[in-house]
Amino acid sequence: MTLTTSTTTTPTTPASAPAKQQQLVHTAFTLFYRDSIHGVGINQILQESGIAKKTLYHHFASKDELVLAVLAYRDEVFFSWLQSRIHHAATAEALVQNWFAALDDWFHNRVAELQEFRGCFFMHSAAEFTDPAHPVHQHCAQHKTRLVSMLSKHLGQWLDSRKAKKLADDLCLLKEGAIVCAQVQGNKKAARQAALIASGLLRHL
Amino acid sequence: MTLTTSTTTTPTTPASAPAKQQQLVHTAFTLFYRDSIHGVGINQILQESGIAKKTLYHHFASKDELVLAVLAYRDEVFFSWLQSRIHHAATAEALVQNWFAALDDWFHNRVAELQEFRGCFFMHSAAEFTDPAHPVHQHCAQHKTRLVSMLSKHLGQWLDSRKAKKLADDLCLLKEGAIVCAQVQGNKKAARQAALIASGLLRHL
DNA sequence: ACAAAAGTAGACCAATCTGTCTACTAGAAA
DNA sequence: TTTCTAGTAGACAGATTGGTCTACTTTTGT
Repeated sequence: MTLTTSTTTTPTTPASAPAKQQQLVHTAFTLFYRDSIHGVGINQILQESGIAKKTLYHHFASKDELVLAVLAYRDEVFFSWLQSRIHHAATAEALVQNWFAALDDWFHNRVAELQEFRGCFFMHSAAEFTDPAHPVHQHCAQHKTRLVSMLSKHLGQWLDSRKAKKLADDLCLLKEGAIVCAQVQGNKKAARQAALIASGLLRHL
Repeated sequence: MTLTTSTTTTPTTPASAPAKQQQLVHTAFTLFYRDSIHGVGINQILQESGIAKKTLYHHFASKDELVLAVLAYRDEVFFSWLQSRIHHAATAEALVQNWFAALDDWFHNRVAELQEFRGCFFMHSAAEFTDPAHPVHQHCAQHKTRLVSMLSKHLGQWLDSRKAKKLADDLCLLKEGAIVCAQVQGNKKAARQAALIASGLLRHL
């Protein structure tokens, strides 16, 4: 861990300690999301955030470690947001509606904490690190797996687990498709298009 | 490498004036597809292809122009392949089956001309150049638009144009979703999963 | 009061980046 | 023959890369 409490009885370092660290991660995410990981240099992140190079290397051993921290940060933000958008649904139908309504909001930049829509950061990162064994790629795969199981668990309230898992897989496939269409072609209606396909799925459970 | 030039003395076959140019594009694509555009340097392409730097800059004014040529090359290869897989379908149902069977073959590396499956090159490139006005991004969007209209035209044989367009859009969304699932999570069954969703679409035209 | 942690600025390093340039060779066309 | 095109090898330039390092300041807990 980074926050090593000095010696024995010293209390944890104050809340301001990880402030710069967080700022670094936030700035790095913004730049990576816009110009890709390979396309952004350390110096650019430093300049944008106004933080000294020594400070960066004090918190992160290398650019790779910063990248991993950025992935963890985005994972947390995105997952929490999406979960909050579906967790109070009362039926499977409502959950599906909420799922795509959330995507629609994202595509139309109505979700401040996700920043301007530019597609899925994990998809992009996995494309930059194609080796499935690479930590970055694995983190991306894990993010998507985590979403499926979260969704599957929710759907399990109303469906048997086999059907819940299958529907969750399908909803995620539709989500990925909608994201790509929205990003590459600028087709902002993709979320509603995917929702229509999904409603067909629900009618034949 | 596949096309090993016989390096006896000096090949330079007469009619193969653009031979080196093609080789450059082919090598660049392989590297870009594996390590992303920003992640691959000119020198790496030169070394891998065994071609001199002067020759590259004789054919292409800059790396950007090489990138554009690579996109055009992949566009042609991918489009022709996909078209050849669906153009002889006798019904809309058969076309849809062929569409996803083709994707399934791709995911399982049964299509030599597409190289080892690593997701959609256009998706990845659009992620590296997020500005929609950038030539690279536009080329990527155009590729996808071209696929939709090709598909839509084929479906027009059996459906009225409104329905054909809508189904083509849906099939492309499902295709993108399947590609992402197959690439990021290594879920090679995604093509068949998407095919099942699509068959539901056909039942309710 | 004092020591440690966290921060700053920025020089510096080796490697790599895109792109230019000189000097030369081979083949084709006039 | 002469000229043009396509090609070779590789030195070179200027900027940028990720990363290290020294010297100094600020903040903070004991």
